[in-house]
Amino acid sequence: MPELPEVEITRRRIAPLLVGRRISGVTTTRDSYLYLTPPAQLRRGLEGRLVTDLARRGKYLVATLDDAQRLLIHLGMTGQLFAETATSVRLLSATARQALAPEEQVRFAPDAHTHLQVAFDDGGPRVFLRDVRKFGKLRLLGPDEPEPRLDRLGVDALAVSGELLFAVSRRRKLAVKNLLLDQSILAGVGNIYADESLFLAGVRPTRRALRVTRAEFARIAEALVAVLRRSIETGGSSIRDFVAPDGSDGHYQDERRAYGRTGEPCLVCGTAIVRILVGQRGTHYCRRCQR
DNA sequence: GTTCCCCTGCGG
DNA sequence: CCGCAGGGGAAC
Repeated sequence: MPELPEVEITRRRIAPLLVGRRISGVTTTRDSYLYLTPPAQLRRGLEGRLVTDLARRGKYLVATLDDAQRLLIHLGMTGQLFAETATSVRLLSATARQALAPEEQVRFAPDAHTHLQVAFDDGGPRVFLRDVRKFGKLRLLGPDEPEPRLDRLGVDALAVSGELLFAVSRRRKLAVKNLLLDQSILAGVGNIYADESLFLAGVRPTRRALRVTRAEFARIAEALVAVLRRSIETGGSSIRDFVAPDGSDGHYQDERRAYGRTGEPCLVCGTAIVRILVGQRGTHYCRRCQR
């Protein structure tokens, strides 16, 4: 679910509820591959620690603790990190949702998908991590313990340049969209913002990377940064699951030009947006505007 | 390079 | 019932 803008919004809004607070208790669910660190070890390592920093690397969040451990968090497709005080129907199961009157607010109760509950010694609001599909990841790193997932990451997508993309794309036969999705090249781009930036740049997602010109990569890089910045400004994309830690929705979905607009008219030329598969991912583009 | 898998829920 | 979903990693 979350790409760079959603992870950045999550970071900004959950940081005040983590940084400077001391963890008094941690509850986990049963072991699964969500836990790169076994839950019991995670609880032992976190309890009693003060959180000193929360940073973003690509789509990862990294919380630093006062004993120099780091907690690595990846939200996968359906991960939600939020405060106990948040109110949003996106935090409820469909059945719980249906039981609600239209404008009713209900307090979230940790459910089977709430894999992490963190309480603090100040007695204030707890922080929850919910992840229905469990594609997310949690790992507690010892001081200076290496983490290949982080070491592999390329340049943050907000800092991309056309020259960089042009340089790494020579001799690469893959579709240009898949180049943008490669986290070892660009950290933070996912399916929505890949489609959106290629639309704005007028480049077809299936074009082989080595056939994309320097000028086109300049446009792609410019579009990508603009789209990511604008999405952060508007609170990210709340299409299915994404909800900010305070319970609010993002609004970038209202500004989408390609992603998920299959059959709808291109906002530039009116041609119906088509959906194809590129590397197993749904891909949306305008066959007239994007060549 | 593709292909398949991890897992759960929703909407057609 | 089937296909689909803001991700990523391992196996052909």
